[in-house]
Amino acid sequence: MTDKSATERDVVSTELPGAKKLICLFHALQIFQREVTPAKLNITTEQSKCSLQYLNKLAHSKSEAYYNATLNEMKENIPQAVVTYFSKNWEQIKHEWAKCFTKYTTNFFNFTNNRLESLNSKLKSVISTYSTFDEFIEKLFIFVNIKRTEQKNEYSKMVLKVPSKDLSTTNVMFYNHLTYYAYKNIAKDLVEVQLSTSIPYTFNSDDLTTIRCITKNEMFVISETTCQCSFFISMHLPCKHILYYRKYLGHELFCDSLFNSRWTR
DNA sequence: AAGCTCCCGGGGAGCATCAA
DNA sequence: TTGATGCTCCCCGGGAGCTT
Repeated sequence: MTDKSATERDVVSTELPGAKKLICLFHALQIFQREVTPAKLNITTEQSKCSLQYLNKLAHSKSEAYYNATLNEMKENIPQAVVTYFSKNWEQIKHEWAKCFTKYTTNFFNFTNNRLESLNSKLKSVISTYSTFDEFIEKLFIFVNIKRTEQKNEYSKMVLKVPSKDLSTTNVMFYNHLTYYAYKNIAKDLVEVQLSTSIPYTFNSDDLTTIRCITKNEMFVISETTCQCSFFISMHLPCKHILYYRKYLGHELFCDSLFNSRWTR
């Protein structure tokens, strides 16, 4: 994930040809604010505001259908200059910035590179702009050591924390195997699946490889350890579908191979 | 070579909020 | 009331790539 810098993106394409490129959502919205202005596109303030609202909606689209509907509506209601700018610079790469597309990538729920930006801003607060190379190296390593100490502290707190006595044996297995952050992401679904007396999904009766939600019109290809839904693709943590599927098959909910190694202790 | 476009980082102005 | 702080808006200079 990068800013919309052509140089940065070219480097990624050249050096990591198989990698899927993403554009930071925060920076995409920032560029819209900078470029879709009365001064730059010769439009009125009202037209600029209206265009920005549509672009914001596109960026946060939850589904492709919503994206397409918003796009059609937008093209009818905003000035031609904005349509031209958008078509030229953004429409062709919609899979890299609109949320309805980027949520189907392993981004660990990161839609912006603000974590990196935050690190950068902390670095800048420690290392002044016109430092000599020696000063830069000295302060950089002080900074790195402090960050490492902070991380060790966080990890210690996590390991020492004792799980609540209310947790089921299954929950405790997940809790002890995963980082606290990862556990929190699946805890709600885990409890729901264990307490549920029925299964809100139907399965393909031939090979049991597809799961269809009864209440929503959603269908995913599924296995005991993988799913096609955006949560699983994004996080590589067991989703509600996998948990219900394992329950349906009569398997233990917990299994070592359910998690990406980044989430394990 | 010059000009244009797109984007970036940086910084100033103006305004709102909040604590002393 | 005042000064500090944070936010938004806007502008500037510059890099990179493309066109004229």
